[in-house]
Amino acid sequence: MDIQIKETQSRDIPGVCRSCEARHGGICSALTPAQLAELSKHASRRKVEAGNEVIGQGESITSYSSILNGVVKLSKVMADGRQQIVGLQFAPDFMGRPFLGESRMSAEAATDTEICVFPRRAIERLMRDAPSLERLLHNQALQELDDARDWMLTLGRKTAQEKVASFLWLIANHSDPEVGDRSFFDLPLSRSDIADFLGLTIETVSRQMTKLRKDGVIQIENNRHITVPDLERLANAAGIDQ
Amino acid sequence: MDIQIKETQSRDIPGVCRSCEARHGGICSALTPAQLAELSKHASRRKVEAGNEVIGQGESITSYSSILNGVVKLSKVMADGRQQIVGLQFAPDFMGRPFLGESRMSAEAATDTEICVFPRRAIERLMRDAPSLERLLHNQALQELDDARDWMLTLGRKTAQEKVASFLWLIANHSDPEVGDRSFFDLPLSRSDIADFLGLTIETVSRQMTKLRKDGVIQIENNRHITVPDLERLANAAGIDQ
DNA sequence: CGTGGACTTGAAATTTCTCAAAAGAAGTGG
DNA sequence: CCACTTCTTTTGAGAAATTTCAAGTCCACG
Repeated sequence: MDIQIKETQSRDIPGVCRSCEARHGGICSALTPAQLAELSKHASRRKVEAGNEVIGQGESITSYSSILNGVVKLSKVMADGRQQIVGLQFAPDFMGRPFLGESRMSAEAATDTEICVFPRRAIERLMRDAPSLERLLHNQALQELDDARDWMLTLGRKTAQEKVASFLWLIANHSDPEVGDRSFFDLPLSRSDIADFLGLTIETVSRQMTKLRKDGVIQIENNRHITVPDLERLANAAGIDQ
Repeated sequence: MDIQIKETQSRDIPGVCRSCEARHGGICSALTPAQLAELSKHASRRKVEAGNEVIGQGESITSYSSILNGVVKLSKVMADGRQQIVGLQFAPDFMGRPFLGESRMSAEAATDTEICVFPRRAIERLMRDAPSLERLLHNQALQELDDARDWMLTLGRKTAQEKVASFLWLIANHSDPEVGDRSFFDLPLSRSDIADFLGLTIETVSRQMTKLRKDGVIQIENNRHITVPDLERLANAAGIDQ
């Protein structure tokens, strides 16, 4: 019986989706097999190399997408070139701004990334027909709003030291491998991106990383690989409660 | 015939709502007369004086509300007391965080404010039954997310001068009276609140206000009343494109 | 007319940035 | 496998912006 159910599901799930990393948790998890089948007809998988743009600030929105793996940075640029990263997106996040014709920021792959691209129309039709999809997107928007506001506190009120620790804390919490209080991960961003995320210069980021290393809060190998021996010490350094 | 329609509507619209400032544009605009009638049974109007809290950081959410008039500030506090205002809400915004048990920030009346309070259950039931309500709240969440991300650029990358000008620009754009390029309004926030919104100290805010005044970008009367003779000059000072 | 609160102004201290140079990685072609 | 180049990161020192601390002013209110 178990087997029979699996076979039935298997027949219902489109081939391309069957092995998809984002099928559970992403927007596809909010669809019925029939809806998923219909959507998958218009979907296409795309690789985006680190540094390549998915969509530019001010460009018109013709498609939405799901992140299958990798990290995408969302950023805003001022006329004179000053830049601020306003969010990071991880799998299985949905990317795109519903109900608006053009993008208010650019989305660029921070690491090599794979995304599943959907035509704008297909998503908008589904959003009308599947309340569970709208619910999921609404929830994601609220979660991103919470994250954005947390980051506003970081940008407005924390010291450079706390900012860098907050960034490491954020990445640590999006990286699975974690044993007890210990955690290790690769940074998805360069020093320059980290600076743009924290509202600092790369020199200040570098100095604060060095300081955290000398204080024993983190270990650094190869610039990008970080080990955190004690997550609570990192939280303290980040000015995070408890 | 025109009259007849009006009478019909009039009969359908609950008495308390008939004269409500927020009935158009707020969440009530997304409801059918029957839904509105049902909701109004559980709704209550409440005055909140400037400085009073509507909900505190970490408190459990037992109700949602609509702003009828006035300005509410949303803020986060760190353990050591550092504070950051993460958003301002104006009529007819909806206040509250759907799908979450407790508030991640405090909401406090910046000016004398009136709100219409709804029990949590009533809103959550309606959100299931009225897709147009969920759509409206989803839209507001996305708009707030856009605003939050715009503000992240302000917090992370602008100078003190640009920050203060950006704040004045924000308030100017939420105040109607505006003739040609000229605009005037009362600030809904004290210098101390402005500082907490901009990630500055009150002294820096004060100095930058003085500088904008001496440069002729704004006029100040009675500390709180601002006149902007030329909105474009203000936009320039705020580092806003065009 | 004095008091309290909000705001402004001044001067010194501190943090962060800027500019400059050095040190490490990573890739290239001989 | 070794120079060679390039790009990223680190480090240092002085400059600039913002904060801190300390008065001082303004205004509403009793």
